[in-house]
Amino acid sequence: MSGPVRVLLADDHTLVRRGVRLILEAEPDLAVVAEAGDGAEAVERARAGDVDLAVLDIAMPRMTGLQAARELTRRLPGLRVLMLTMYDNEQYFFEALKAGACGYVLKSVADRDLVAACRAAMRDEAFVCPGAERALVRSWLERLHRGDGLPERAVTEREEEILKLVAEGHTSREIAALLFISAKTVERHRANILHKLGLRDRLELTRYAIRAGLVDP
Amino acid sequence: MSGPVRVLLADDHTLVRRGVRLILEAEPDLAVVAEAGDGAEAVERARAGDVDLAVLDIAMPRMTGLQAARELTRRLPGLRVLMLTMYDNEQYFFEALKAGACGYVLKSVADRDLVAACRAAMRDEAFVCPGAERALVRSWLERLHRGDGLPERAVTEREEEILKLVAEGHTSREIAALLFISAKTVERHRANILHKLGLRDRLELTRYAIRAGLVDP
DNA sequence: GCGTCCATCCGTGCTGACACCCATGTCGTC
DNA sequence: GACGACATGGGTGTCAGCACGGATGGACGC
Repeated sequence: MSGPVRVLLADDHTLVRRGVRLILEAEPDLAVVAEAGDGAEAVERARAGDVDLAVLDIAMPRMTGLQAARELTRRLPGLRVLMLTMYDNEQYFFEALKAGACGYVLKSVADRDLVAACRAAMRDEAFVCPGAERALVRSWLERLHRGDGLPERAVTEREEEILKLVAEGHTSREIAALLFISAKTVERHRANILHKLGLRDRLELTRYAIRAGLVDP
Repeated sequence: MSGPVRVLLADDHTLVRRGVRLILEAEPDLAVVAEAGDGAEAVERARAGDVDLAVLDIAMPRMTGLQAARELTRRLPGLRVLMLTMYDNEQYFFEALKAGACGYVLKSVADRDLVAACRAAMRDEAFVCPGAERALVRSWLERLHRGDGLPERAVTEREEEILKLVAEGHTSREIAALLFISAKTVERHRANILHKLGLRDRLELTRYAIRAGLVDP
């Protein structure tokens, strides 16, 4: 490719954007051509301008980085996506990969690792943080070996609808009233969701939904 | 004072430290002379070296920025402390003031606001973020007018301990076993927390804890 | 047409969450 | 010493969450 890699930077914290920008701009082969303060803005910018690589924070208002990643990889197949996050967390890691990200970088890493991740992404290589993240890769590979693939949790549309409402804190009765169905049906759906996703109760369901970017914290 | 202000920078995210350092170093009157990756390290560094101003993140391993602030302002009265955080949160704001911080800066602010906060701190002026933080100040002033003082919505240490465990999805019985106390006491604490924070149930508690950064999603 | 998936609904029973009442002992403060 | 804040414990009662069993009807594929 001719010229430097054009990077879109999305993080709701100005100071973090500023720092990352300064780090990336120090490299001659990387150029930050756009910034965004939330997920929705990131999608806009990426669709509007010419961008090769999107570096997305996970926790952002309006639309999370995971939602944005799903949106971007679906609409702009040529675009590479790198997740940059503070969460050293297995669930997020998997969600990020499923959302189409080709790298997962912790905010606690050194500058050169971030730069390395950007370059790896452009070479279409997966990049995962050194150190603590090793555990993630191991568990990931184990799953592949076991043939689990990515355990495709197929919740139906209706179930996802109820999932969101449950995760937002509504009781069965409230949801029933909202959807004009019986509270019993809501409970039945909820039970199916819990079973499909391997979750214990609505509290775990909530955390799952927040991680998956289905609802805001 | 002769020479630039000597700044100690504490944040567990290398990339954030890097960014803030670059921003501060661009100012001739500010010099970052030390960095720390957690609260305990921050206290060590501040006590060892000559530091005029400590810029502390709130969410850090080993010792939080709030604990570090309390420690530092007690042991080193000449030292100014500035909290730098992602939490636009009334609770933390009050906690920071009580801990002796003379400023509260969000990571979402612009560079110049951070610099302004550092300078204000050195002039012994209180600094609070523009924008969203106005609401905090208003609410604070209202409380002062009502004569509430700093009316402690604050949860106690023990309560915060239980808060985290509840938000992580543990039942009363599990928490009781973990802490070697009765399940009844856990329920009592949980009820007090819900009442103090104005929350409905453990699900809202979880979302609160996630927003406040007390637990990961 | 038959099977499968999905959405809808019901009953029963257990357990935990939550609200309300209560008391005890230990602090530190005034 | 009295008082308040805190942590500890108990009792009782209501309600929602969740597991388990069942049933119906509609859509879609083969």
